[in-house]
Amino acid sequence: MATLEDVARLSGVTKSTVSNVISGKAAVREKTRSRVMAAIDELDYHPNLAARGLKKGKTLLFAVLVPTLQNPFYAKVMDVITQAALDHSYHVILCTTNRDLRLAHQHLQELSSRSIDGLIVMSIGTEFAQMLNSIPKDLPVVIGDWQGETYNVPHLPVIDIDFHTAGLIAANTLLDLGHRRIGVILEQPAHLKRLGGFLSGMTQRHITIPPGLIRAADPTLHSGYTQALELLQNEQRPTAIFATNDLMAIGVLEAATQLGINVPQNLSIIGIDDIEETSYTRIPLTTIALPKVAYGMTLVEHLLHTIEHPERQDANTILMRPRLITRASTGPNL
Amino acid sequence: MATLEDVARLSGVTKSTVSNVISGKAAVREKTRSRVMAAIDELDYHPNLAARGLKKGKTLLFAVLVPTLQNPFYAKVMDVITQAALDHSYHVILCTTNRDLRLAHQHLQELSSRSIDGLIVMSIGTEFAQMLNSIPKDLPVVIGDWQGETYNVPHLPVIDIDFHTAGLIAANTLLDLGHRRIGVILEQPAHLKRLGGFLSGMTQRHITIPPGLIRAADPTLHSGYTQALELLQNEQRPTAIFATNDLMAIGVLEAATQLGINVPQNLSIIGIDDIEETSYTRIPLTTIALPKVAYGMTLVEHLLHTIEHPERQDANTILMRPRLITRASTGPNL
DNA sequence: ATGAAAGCGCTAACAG
DNA sequence: CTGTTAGCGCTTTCAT
Repeated sequence: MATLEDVARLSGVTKSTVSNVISGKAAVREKTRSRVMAAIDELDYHPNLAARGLKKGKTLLFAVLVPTLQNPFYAKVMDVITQAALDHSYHVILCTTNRDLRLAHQHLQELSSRSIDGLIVMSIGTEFAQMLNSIPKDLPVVIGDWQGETYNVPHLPVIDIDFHTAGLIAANTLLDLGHRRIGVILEQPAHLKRLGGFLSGMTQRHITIPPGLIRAADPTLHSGYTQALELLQNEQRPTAIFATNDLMAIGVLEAATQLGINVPQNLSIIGIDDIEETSYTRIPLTTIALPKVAYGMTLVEHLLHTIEHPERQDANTILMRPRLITRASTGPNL
Repeated sequence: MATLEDVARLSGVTKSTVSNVISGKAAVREKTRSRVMAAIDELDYHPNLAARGLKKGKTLLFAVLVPTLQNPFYAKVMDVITQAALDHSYHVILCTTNRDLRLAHQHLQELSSRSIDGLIVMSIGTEFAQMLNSIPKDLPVVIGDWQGETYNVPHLPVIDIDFHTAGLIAANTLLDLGHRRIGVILEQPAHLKRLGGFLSGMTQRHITIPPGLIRAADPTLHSGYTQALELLQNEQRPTAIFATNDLMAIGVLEAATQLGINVPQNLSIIGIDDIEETSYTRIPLTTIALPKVAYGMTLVEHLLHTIEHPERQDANTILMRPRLITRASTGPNL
């Protein structure tokens, strides 16, 4: 690899001048400028960011801690984050924790030797709070979708998705369609905020959901299917089912198909997330879309902002609002 | 952040001695050693890898170019790669290309300023071959699942998954069960190798598949569903369907359910990939598992090996073998 | 066994 | 406008 020195020698100036040409900070005579540019071209010179980083204390590199990419939500968000980073000439170091505190620590440990400009930590809760203390206080950090009950635990900015509102929207959508007997398929404990929003929507309209209609499930298609079968074979079966994520909602649709129940005539189904598959099922699913793109972009923008203005590191919470997408799986309660 | 200098001062020695303690390369008297260690502890010193990298020319950092994380295959492989990297004290820079040549170029461009130790490029074909030329020849590179027809294009090591064999296994499995009239749902052009293997299996047993039974699809559940509906409403419908990935196979299952066709009694279904969902469908799907974990690990190990022994950079191809997983969706042709 | 000094590639005053 | 100088944090001869 060619260095600044090489370019300087070839164009008959010093490193400083070449540096000036590149940064554009100081004025350079047009003639020398073009000579330098020619040399840069000829040598195919690329500045060494590690060296620059050493000098300036900025590496144009940040890290992202994420539980797993196997959840389509995180996969999509990571795609967005790397893209947004590239747009700002940043690169991202990917660290998957598998929700394992030890792995997370190990990553943080190794990262502490790495001069990164910032860190995004996605989807952790109170049990990780202690870990956050081991992060140097001068490293810009933003938390993505904090899983704790309250937001006052870390004194760090949090970009969250308003899962409570997502649940509320689900409730209102079904209530507005005239449904009163509504089943819920819930991932425990990850989706308790969604359930909270849903139940508060119900309470506002003075509807109570019998406990038997709320069923715990794993966040898989199959688990949604199994739980839905049980709900639907109940003597007093619900006229609508709210699944706290789309994968389970697809399972519900399968169960309905299996039992010969028409959707949406005899059963409305609503999910949360808006994963790609929901538009591709036989009956496209109504769902509450999580703003994955906006979320990823905001994470990056917020982080870069903090990196550039470390003086006013705010520790507020930004709630990204989800949005109803009406498709074919919901209809009026006949 | 504390520096070597700080540690040296606190322990009353020079930087060189501290460096020796850390690297363990030169002998250090036990007494000074422990004094240095104490200082390291007290100051919570972490070596600055950027500085070390500048000096030694090794950053313990490599980059991975991958089309998208939204395909569960890549998501899984990336999880494996980051994990394997961490085990060797490496970190990985994630670059998603979205199969866009321009984006790929942009990433490579930015990466050329980054002193990375190596590069993994996943899932590219001949159209990207030119791009590979713009990679500095002294940068260790390994290609993951090369999409080109032949392997002689890049003079770089290739770790590939033996998709041809995967297709062959599908063919043999169905033939052994007595199926003769077999439909194929194929992603074009990504899965042509799989089709090739399948057809060669058929040819070996002197079975010909009428062109009408091979249907092009997108790699989505819905597309599999649609194409399967058409195949199954044919007057002479197939007794088995081979879908070139699991998502489409799930769609086939849905179509069968919809038409009241029993699986596997009246229709066998086989897919490729072994994504998580295939074990969770109503009828768990028989599939040909791609060795994602072994694949990811091999990529990393091969890369690190090349980094450590740049002198004998081999340019061979390693084919990772897929493996049949028999579940409930296949049965004898009655 | 430890220290002194040079240098990896770059930027940032400061001089001229 | 351009050159000189110093130094970011580390490793590595080479002396001592």
